[in-house]
Amino acid sequence: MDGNKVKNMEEFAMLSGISRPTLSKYFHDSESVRTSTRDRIEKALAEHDYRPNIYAMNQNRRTTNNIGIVVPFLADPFFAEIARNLEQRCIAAGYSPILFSAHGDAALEVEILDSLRSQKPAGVLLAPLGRASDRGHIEKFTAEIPTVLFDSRLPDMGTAFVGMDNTQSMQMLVNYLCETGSPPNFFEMRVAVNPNVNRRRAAYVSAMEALGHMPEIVQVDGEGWEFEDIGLQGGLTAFATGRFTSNTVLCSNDRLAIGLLSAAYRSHLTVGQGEHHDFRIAGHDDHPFSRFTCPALTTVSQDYASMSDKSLEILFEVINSEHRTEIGSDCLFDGILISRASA
Amino acid sequence: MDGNKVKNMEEFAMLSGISRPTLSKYFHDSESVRTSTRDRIEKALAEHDYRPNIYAMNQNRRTTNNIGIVVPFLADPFFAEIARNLEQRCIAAGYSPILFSAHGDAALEVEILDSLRSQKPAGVLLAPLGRASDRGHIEKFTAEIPTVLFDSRLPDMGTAFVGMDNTQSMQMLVNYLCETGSPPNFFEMRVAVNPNVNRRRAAYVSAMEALGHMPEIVQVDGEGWEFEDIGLQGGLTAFATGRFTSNTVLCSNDRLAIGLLSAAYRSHLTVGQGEHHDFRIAGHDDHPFSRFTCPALTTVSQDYASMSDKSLEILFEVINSEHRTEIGSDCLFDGILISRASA
DNA sequence: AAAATAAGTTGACGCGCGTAAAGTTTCTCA
DNA sequence: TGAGAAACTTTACGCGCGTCAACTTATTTT
Repeated sequence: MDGNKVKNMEEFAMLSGISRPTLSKYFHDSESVRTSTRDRIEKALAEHDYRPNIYAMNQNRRTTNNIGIVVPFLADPFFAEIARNLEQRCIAAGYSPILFSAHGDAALEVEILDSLRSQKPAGVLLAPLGRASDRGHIEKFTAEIPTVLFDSRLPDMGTAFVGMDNTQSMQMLVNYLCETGSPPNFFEMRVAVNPNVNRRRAAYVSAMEALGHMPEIVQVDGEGWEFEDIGLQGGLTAFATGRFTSNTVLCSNDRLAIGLLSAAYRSHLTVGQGEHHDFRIAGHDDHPFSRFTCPALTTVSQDYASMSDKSLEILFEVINSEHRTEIGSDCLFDGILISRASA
Repeated sequence: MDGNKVKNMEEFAMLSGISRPTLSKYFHDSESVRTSTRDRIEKALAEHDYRPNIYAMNQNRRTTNNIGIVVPFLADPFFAEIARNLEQRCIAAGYSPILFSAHGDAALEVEILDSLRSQKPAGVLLAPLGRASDRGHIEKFTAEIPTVLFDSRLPDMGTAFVGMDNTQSMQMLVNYLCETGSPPNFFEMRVAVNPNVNRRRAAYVSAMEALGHMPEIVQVDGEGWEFEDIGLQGGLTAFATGRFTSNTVLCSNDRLAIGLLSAAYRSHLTVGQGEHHDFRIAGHDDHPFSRFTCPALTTVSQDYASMSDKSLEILFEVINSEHRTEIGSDCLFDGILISRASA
């Protein structure tokens, strides 16, 4: 690698002794040229500092090899972890991931999709904000660009979706909690951020009823994505005013549960299994921090790896299918019960 | 906005009655055209669906209006939070942020910088991996592209840096802990991931010595970025084998402290201030989750907002200065003591 | 070894936009 | 009001690469 930078493909063609169209083919798909040719190119590449101009490359292509990844809130470690999985798999598959976070802001989500569209990505993995999302805008986007929704399913959106089976997971949690102690109350935010929340509540209710127990839902106020804080504040007043009718509380998600654990601690209530504890608390999602709470949080885990794999598998399928309509296939994963000390 | 999409600027020039060069000027800087012209353009923009082809736009420009943001590990909420701050400020300043995470992998960090270079960004905000980073590569990169390092300072790198004053913050913590109870042990990972770690240890030692106390450092094994787990595992054995010579432990960062809190809980040791608790534990960074641990974690906060502002301010300065050499200005922020229940 | 096929070369054109030069219109201010 | 300045239009070229057509060379097949 001599320091002199090669200006363009023309010049690199001279230096390498390979014609420009062949180089163009190589850079688009290195497997598409003969082995001997590939070796010659890669030898020249090692000797000279040349990288194709990505802007010129993409200008005339109808689609690039970029894959957009859009999450609603990246400061949530849950999404950070999913994004990490997806990114690494995209790279492994030869694509360039571009990561976006809507930061909980619907207007920003729209802007992201707009700017994404003009980047002509091969495909997009989109975890929508949910309730706040501009439904029409997203629908228009998905009609234009191969998209797989994940985590949060938007109703009546005819696109592929990968997520977890909230009904199954909540039922499993309820059953577990009922078997090992008192039937749980359900703890959630009053305003549902996304459809998952509604599905989880419904699953809680029906699972309780199936066991002959009375469902009991405790809703707390709070807007936005600061779930831990909402869980903490709501939990403090709930404990103080005795709103829980059971010593077992099932939270809509782990972040609320983390807040609620904190509220319990501050209310001098102990959490854990067995007679000598005041409450049992369980969550949902296997948030990366749930292992480290005090006590460690009982929850349901999503298999990040499998879900990422499946999302990309479906996306590639959509990308490669000419008739890119009506791939409204849903793929739901079962959760796995993670039994820890808190319940 | 009629549905028909406008193919290119030429066509939009026809439709809007504005010449293409003027449109070009407008899209590069909307302030650079007369108000009356701007109004006409924006009226046409509202009526027709046109967005310039970003690839064609950037192909001939020496630099784009993209700003790269590179963090070492995005699944760490600390970096997620910083990235969020930086992103929003970039957008507000009219730039397009592009976010990358090295996922703790030095090879990936190099790849990111390479691909970033070919994207011709106006500037880059880089929080390097630290110890693992390919120093030479980063230095070459910063020589070529306006870069501001943040969070982790690489030694002998002549680029602007924004971070916190670890010496000040550790000294403050040590003083606080000594005033309110026993002098602390220092809890850290054996292998230092970045220079901050070394600086914090040194600051601990000198602060202790200044107060006439014997520094006592407890190091735990573990590689990678799973700090909580390392803190937990190391903490369990440290408690079991009685390695702490004081009932007060100052952790190198909050994530280790979160692990150590968990270890204490599992070891049936209570954490908090006062006689009736077994240990006091403090951290460093004001990690987004520190407010919610049980007990809430005493720590030092970094002012995310101010640091983000300053980083971008310096970056813009570097971008706009012709002689882009020797802006080796360091900007260190004082930490603020966040006194919570754990110490 | 000849024929068929795959891969590479040469030459040329186009993409959508940046940008420069020269001429024209509009604005600003004495 | 009448200059001079500022903004705009017209025309034209170039950027770096994708891609097509026609031809040549290397490899595989029978």
